Amino acid sequence: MNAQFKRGIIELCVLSLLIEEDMYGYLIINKLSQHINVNENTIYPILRRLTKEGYFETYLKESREGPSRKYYKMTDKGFKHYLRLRDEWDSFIGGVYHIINQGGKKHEEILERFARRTEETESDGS
Amino acid sequence: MNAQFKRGIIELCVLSLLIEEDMYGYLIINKLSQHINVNENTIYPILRRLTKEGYFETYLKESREGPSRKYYKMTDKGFKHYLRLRDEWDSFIGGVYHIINQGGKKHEEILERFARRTEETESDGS
DNA sequence: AAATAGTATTGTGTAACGGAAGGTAGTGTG
DNA sequence: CACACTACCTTCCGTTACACAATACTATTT
Repeated sequence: MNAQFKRGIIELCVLSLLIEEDMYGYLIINKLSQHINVNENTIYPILRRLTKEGYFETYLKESREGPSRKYYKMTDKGFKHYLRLRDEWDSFIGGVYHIINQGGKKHEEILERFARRTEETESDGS
Repeated sequence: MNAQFKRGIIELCVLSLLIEEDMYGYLIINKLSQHINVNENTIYPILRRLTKEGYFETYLKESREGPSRKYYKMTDKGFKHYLRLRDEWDSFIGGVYHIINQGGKKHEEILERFARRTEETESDGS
């Protein structure tokens, strides 16, 4: 998996989860892992950074299944940050879709195009 | 604009364009710029890197409007690379969509959810 | 001759993902 | 009791790729 893809997007994913409800790191990691491949060493630093920037507040809560959990709670500032980031993401992704699907073409058509070009090149003997 | 979003994706965009036809750097930059915000200093290094990795071949061609253009032509190896990257991208993005749209919920519902939570917190006086 | 547009390159700073390692707090088992 | 195991959190460091900045060359226009 291309690690580069994840840059910046994981932050948006974390923010998305915390809109719904307060969560602790370990749970966030598990939730994300159901859909994308994430690493704890990626998530914890993001949580700390976003907390430091005032997007989350934290509190400890005991658990019956292990050590105390550090819960993250989204602040209003965090919510605004989410809205901004989400906006940027949607518009960026819109642009990307346009490019990689060449304005609505089906993926198969695009693939065919390469095959056809290759044939042309081979038959013109250059 | 969050520069991090672009990581890795610009490479996919460049590859996508070159499936269709050979292009020179300056044109690629212009094409991409119609949809996303890109910087020449980002594109040229990508082109050089992908060439070095055998995904593109290059040739010079004179132009009437300025200096000679360096055209990039996708190789079979480059095409395979595209297919692989595109696959990874599609599956990664699928996961991301699931997370940020919380399994199909409309964006508005998600936003409402935060508003409701905020009210609850305010009225329970903690 | 100077300005402008077209075209390409290189150097450096910076942010964030991931591998590796380490650490604490509980639970369970023999 | 000792040990293993899971739940949970942290720090360090390498690597990768985007962006700012600066440079440079060619051709056209003024």
